[in-house]
Amino acid sequence: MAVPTIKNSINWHAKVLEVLRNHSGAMSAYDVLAELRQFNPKIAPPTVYRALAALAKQGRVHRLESINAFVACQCDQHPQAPVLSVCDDCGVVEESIAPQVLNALSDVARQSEFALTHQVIELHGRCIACRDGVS
Amino acid sequence: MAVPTIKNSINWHAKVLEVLRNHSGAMSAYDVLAELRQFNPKIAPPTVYRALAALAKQGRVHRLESINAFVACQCDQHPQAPVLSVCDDCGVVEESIAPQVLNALSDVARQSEFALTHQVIELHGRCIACRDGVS
DNA sequence: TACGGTATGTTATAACATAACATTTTATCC
DNA sequence: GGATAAAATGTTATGTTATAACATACCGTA
Repeated sequence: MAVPTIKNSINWHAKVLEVLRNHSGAMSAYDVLAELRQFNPKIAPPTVYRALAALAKQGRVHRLESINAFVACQCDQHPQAPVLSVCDDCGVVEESIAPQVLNALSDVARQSEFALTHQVIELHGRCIACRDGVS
Repeated sequence: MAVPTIKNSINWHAKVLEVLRNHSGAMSAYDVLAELRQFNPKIAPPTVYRALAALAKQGRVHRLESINAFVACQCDQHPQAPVLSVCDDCGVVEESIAPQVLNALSDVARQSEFALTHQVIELHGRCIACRDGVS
């Protein structure tokens, strides 16, 4: 036919990333799901988890293991694992690149002859805004 | 009365710690629950979670945030947060005291004026035994 | 023994995540 | 184009982790 076929399926990966980017803090997978249901009420958890897994693999979102949540990557690309600082008051997450931390962790792994594949580094506390009482 | 009253309730905190200590690797709360049901089939999740929370508060068990599991502390007491290395093959967990890692993380927090209260540092990979093919 | 604080038991459900299979889309080869 | 294989997505159902809410039992003390 002359007219090209239209792709019906929605690009959920892009939508998920957009939703995460529109939030300053971390969101649970079900928070994301609730937002996506504004576009398609029938969307189900596996779609969201698949999109999150793919985005995490690409380094475009980070998973916060300690709070079962996700956040959009704030940098462009990470050559290395980020340190994620979570404000337990407002939920804001800040990423830091910290080669010294990673070097020190590599040393720890080397000393116990542990073959390191992945590292989880999460800090909890209060961000400067919350600490200063800016509600 | 002359004879002291006997306490009927079971000391689940001690039992939970015993169960965890009898395992080389990490256990989920429901793994622990299954073992405790050998002593009392009617025990329910909140009992286990309460015991785990109390033990974690005392520093006698550690929670592995990245795999939703728990492990008995292998040291006596931790003055500082441990680095927990999890073998993704066999599940063994090793604790390390690493002041350099903690110092580096403190620096990261200081630079972003983040008031640090707690840190999660977990390494994933393969332990030496699994790496050497010792099944 | 009456009271209050703490721990434990119990029921129910919330919150997080994935297995298994059906369907659709896309790419590739002839 | 038509056959077909691979990949992505949709769908149903369920598995796994965790806690809210309230009831009951234990323990010290006045």
